[in-house]
Amino acid sequence: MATIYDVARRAEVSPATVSRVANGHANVDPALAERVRDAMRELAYRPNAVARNLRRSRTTLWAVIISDISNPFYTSLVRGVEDGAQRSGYSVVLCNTDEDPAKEGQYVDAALAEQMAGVIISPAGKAQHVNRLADARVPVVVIDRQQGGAHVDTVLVDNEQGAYLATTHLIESGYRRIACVTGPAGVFTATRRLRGYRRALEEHGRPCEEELVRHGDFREEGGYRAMAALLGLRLRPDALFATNNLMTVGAVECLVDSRIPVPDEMGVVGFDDLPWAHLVRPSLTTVAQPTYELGREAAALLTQRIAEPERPPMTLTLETKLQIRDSSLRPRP
Amino acid sequence: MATIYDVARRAEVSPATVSRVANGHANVDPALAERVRDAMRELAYRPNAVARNLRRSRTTLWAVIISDISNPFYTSLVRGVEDGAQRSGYSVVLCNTDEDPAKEGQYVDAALAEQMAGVIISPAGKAQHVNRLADARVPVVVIDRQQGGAHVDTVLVDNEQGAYLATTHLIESGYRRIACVTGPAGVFTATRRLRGYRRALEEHGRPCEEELVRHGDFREEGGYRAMAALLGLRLRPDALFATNNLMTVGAVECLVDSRIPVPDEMGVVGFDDLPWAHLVRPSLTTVAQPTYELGREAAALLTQRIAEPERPPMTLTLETKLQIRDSSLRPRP
DNA sequence: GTGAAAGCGCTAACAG
DNA sequence: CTGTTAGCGCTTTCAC
Repeated sequence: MATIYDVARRAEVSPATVSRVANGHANVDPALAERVRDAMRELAYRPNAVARNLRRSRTTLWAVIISDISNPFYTSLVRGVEDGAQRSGYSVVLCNTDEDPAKEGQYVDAALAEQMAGVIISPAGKAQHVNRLADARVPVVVIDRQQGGAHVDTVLVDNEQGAYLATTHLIESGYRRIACVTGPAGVFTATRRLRGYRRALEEHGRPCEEELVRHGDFREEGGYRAMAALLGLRLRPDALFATNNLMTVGAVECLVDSRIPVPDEMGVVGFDDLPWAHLVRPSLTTVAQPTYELGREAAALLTQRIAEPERPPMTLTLETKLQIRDSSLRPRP
Repeated sequence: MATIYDVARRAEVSPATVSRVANGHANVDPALAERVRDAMRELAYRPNAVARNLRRSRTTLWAVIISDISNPFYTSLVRGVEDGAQRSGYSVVLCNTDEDPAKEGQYVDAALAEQMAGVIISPAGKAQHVNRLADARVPVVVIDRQQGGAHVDTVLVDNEQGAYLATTHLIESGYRRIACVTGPAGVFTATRRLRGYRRALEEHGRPCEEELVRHGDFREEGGYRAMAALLGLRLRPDALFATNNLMTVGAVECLVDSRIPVPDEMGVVGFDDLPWAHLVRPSLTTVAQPTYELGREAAALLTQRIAEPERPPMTLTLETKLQIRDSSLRPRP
């Protein structure tokens, strides 16, 4: 690879001038600039970004730390981040943690070592990892899950409100015993969505029955198992609110296997849309999250934070939207 | 951030010794090593990877250049790449080209500038971009689409064979007029899958009717439009082979909108599985590709190529698997 | 407007 | 086994 010195020699100028031309800085005599550009072309010169990064002590990479890119929620979110990053001249390094705090820690270390320009993280572990970044003054945006004890920019959806709408919709459709499968205890989104479910029941004068509340793992299997357990109850539920997309899929699979007709004998609403929720028969009612926008907003926030490190942190809460389809429409007798 | 000199001073050794301890190179007196480790801990020292990369003139980043991470085919593939990368100590930079050769070119430039350790690319453009990488001696693995004129490691699936199996299955299910919606003319996978379709028809004594062959854009909309056009024919087809996942979705949507029962009046087989193909009613018959393995194999190949740059390039072809579900099961009269 | 020169933080010869 | 030293390739003062 040709270096800046090779170009300088060929154009008969100093490396400093080449640098100025390459970066469009300062004024350079047009004739010289032309010579430099010729030399660059002839040598197929590409500035070495690693050297530049070292010298400037900053990079153009963001780390995006999420649990699993295979989950369509994150797929779309990451796409939003990447588009936003590209607009601001950054690239995105993808980090899947599989909800493993140790892996998360490694990626945080890597982000620190690589002098990443910023980090967007949906935290799996405690606030300590986010704090490590913040302490090192690395710009951070927390996404999807709020982190107590960390004072950083955050982008969320209104989980409680979404769950409230979903549950209310089931009540108003005439379902009587509405179950909820939420995520692991202690996970922010699981807690908030459960809270929305409870609030909806209470406000409609239906005390929440604890045997109808289950904790799953936010994966297909957890949804399947929870649904199976609910079907084993003496007093079966007649509707389910599942608090994420994969558990909704698992629950529906269980219902198909058990030959329980949806929505007639079991109404179903999921949190978070599925890419082909409308193709599934019956099509699935879901609380749609603005996943792409979540990513875009996080990217915008990170760009701002980088430009203005001292700005006080803010939290952005985006609205969800209840997407009513067939799985929650109880036929009136 | 503490530098290696800060640690050296605190541990009263030379920076070289700190470097040796940090990298586990050479033998260092245990007592010294202990002092160094203490100092590193006390100063919360993290080696600056940018400086290291410059000095070693190599990095631990791979660029993964694909058209769109939102397409579940790439989602899973990227996940495979990332897992493979992590095992070998690399991280993955995600690059979405949206099939735009210009964007692809920019990402290739970036990969060059950032001195990426390697590139995995599903090429949208001509071979020139791949050749730029190869010329700069950057290890490259081409994935999913073979590139004529580029002499590089390649990981493919047997597209023709998959299409052949899909079409044969439709023929054997009793469908008579089998249409094909393939991708853009000139795209490798589109061409190969079309060829498999044609071969299956010919081998079963059914000359391929050209009006039943359509070119789409590999997106939902293209599938919808192609299906709509096929439905407008005087002699309608009674089955469809769609050559990618999104076009299959689009075609099914069109069939739903047109109230054409599947599989009774229209058999459907798609190429490339959908995450919830089994939940769609009727469940979709598809040619499943080993997407995750594709990514894993590409990662393995890239790791080998990095270790052994002079090894002659090889092409790996993975098998597809026909996943027979309900959408292609014609009820016998 | 241009060039000389000093590093960014680290590693790897090379001496000792 | 340890320290000294010379860069990796670039940018950015600081003189001129």
